[in-house]
Amino acid sequence: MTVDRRILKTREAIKKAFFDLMAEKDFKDITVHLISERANLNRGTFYLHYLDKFHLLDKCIEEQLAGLLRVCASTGADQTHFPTFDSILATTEYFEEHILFYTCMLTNEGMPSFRDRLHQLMVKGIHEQVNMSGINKGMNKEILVQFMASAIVGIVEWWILNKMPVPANQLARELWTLLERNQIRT
Amino acid sequence: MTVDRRILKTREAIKKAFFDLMAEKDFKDITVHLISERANLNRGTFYLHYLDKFHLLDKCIEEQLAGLLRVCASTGADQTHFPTFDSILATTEYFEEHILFYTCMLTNEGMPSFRDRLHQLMVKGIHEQVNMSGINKGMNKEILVQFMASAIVGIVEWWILNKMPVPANQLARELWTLLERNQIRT
DNA sequence: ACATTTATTAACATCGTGTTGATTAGTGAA
DNA sequence: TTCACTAATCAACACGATGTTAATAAATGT
Repeated sequence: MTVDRRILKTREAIKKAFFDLMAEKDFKDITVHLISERANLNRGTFYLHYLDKFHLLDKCIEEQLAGLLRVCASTGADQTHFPTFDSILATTEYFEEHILFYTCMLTNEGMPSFRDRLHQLMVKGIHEQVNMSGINKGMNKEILVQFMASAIVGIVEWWILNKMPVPANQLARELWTLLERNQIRT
Repeated sequence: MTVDRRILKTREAIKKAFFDLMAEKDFKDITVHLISERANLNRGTFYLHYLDKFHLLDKCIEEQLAGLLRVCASTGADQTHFPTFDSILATTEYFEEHILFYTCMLTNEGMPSFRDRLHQLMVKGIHEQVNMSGINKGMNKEILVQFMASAIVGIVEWWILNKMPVPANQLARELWTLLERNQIRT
């Protein structure tokens, strides 16, 4: 029992059309009618695969973030020593490769939740790694974690939306310094 | 020549209804019809005052942020020494007073641009105050500014959305420490 | 080859939008 | 108080997006 190729074909066409449109206009102005037209299929067909455009968006984000997580984890083979400089560098380079998607998601006004989902991933990661002794002794852990998570996501967002004004390895180096200063590394 | 009281009355009713609805449901699900109904006025009347619901939202945000800026600036009478601990404390307390509005704006999914506008204000402020000598020597100023601005906005957002789990003065103290660590204060 | 699944087509009711024209009511100023 | 002006109301309109349906055609896996 294999997958019906018509399904894959249709879903690919829908996602492709959706991304094209996202690069052109705000999410709020994209209609199911537009997507179907661009994908060369009947509007009814869209509803056979997705509940509405929000559902479609959600699925697209899910797929992409799964890829990001894979890269983040891959280079840090040793889970106890994370992040490594290499894992940070690999991640910045990953963003470089997928700049189109991330620009699209971050540029688009009224984009529900994409930034939040990046942030959530970051909070989870930092919570496991932050060192609360030394310089951070006596601080509220939650505040520190939130502080750092927002800072890092903000940097990445800035870097992407400004078309990567510094090379990936410089960004990685400066991030490395800021993590050290706040004792987020192991 | 004074202002027609009918205009004020109508606009207040519209804004009031809008805020009520924002506390109940996502912005995307709020219609002009709903707002008018809740405000007890004709839908046509809405269009006499605002272009659409986005325009209304924009005006509401504008008014509120003007108030925030006034507080931020008020306590730091001396412009060369800013931020002061007092100005930070005053700001956290301001958020406490207006928790309803900020919760509403930050909770609401698909809220266009509110967070970004807070962030922009912060970037501007930090850019003028950050100290690039000492610990920050050799770093890219833009990266540092973005890092800190996102961190601070993130903390505030976390604090508000989590119903202020620590008192305003503790938040102010911890923020003060983090600013010192990264030499954002004067 | 055949049963099953998917896609197409056209139509439908429903809802939100933004605008219009005629009418009513409230307002500020003389 | 009167009066000109302006705002609000009401009903109606065309338009476009939504989500669903039923009949039909096409593609697929076995």
